[in-house]
Amino acid sequence: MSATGERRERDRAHRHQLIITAARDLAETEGWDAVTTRRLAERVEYSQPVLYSHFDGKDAIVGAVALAGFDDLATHLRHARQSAPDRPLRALCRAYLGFATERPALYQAMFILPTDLKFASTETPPPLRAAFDEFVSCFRPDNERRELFAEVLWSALHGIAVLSDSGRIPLSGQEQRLDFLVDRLADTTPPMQAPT
Amino acid sequence: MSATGERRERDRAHRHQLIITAARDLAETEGWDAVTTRRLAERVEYSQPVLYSHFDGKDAIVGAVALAGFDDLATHLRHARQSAPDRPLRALCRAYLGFATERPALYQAMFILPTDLKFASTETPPPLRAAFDEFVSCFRPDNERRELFAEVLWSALHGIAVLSDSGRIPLSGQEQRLDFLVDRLADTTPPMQAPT
DNA sequence: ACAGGATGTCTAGCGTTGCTAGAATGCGGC
DNA sequence: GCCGCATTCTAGCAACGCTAGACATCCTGT
Repeated sequence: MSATGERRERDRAHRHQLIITAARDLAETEGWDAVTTRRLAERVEYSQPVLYSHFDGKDAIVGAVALAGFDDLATHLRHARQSAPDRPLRALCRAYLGFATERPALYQAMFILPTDLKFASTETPPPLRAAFDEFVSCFRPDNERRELFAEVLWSALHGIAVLSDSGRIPLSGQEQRLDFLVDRLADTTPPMQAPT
Repeated sequence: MSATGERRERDRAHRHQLIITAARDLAETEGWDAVTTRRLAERVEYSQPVLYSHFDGKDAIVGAVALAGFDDLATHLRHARQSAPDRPLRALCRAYLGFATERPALYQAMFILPTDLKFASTETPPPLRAAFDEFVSCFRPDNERRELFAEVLWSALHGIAVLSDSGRIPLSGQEQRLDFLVDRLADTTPPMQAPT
């Protein structure tokens, strides 16, 4: 491959990223409804068909934004967990809800809008796996069901995030809900399986 | 009011309901993307503008479907709870997840698609309140925080429902997740507040 | 019974959407 | 310098939610 060919490839990759960040910025300032192919093309200062030479369609662009979001989320959760070694679970939960409320558009792309991303399979992109592993890391390695714990914890947090974001539960009791959830889902205490 | 006027009013109410059920059926068989004003008008055998004489717009139609869905959900949950008096919480959770997986389109209208429904306020429609009260009823009346419990339980179930529906967590472990959740969130045991 | 008015319904069309075919442009290699 | 290929743009399609104005229908008052 020639040198100029490499440069063109770099430019192309750069523009690829430009489209993704432009879509994210536009969504975060004006909502995903405002992210049309025309407005997005105008933002990156190219015509519409250029978008389709980089992505299969609008959904694929949203998916790319979501994928990048999982990288953000994973590092966000990791930092929170590591900065509070004594109570990693609580710190992670708080960070998760913070991420969802502070970046609602990005969160929507990741969890609500239709996307082609493959979850929980062999072809799951690494950023998704990394984010999920942050949840798993909140439980003790000797807990054989920590993946299950992580799934339920994640689900509960997602439910709280999305229901409060859409106004279906009030924002006022958020802190108490978080406290309650952490209390109930932590595995810090030994099994103590009550026979009931 | 004249007799014929009453008849016209009845016809109108009948058609109102016809639009709602047509929208729901179309969504349940082909998904909400297929519910366009044109196709819906064709289904009810009227022209498009008729829809707008009954509803403010497409979102309002979705909202009407959602509102009717809350009636369905409330009775569904109540029956499940009453048919298993010994373990109402578990029965309700199972029924909730069953509702979400068996009627995904209706569930989407209720919880995911944009809607004008007012939740958790003084003007909350009775069906919504009734459905939520089913959650509250799973906890003991002397539990001062049963509303909080209900909110978190609902959120967790919603999270599980939506994440598994969109393939973000596998369907395989659903039963175990449900068991785990019920175990952790039940208030059957007395306070036993551990000081930690 | 019949004209006039109000009510209800439809046809036709506007602006916008995601997406694409074919023309026009510009670059690299000989 | 010129040809050939890749890239980019202009222009347009079908479908979307929604609405204005024409048309038809029914009720009412004389």
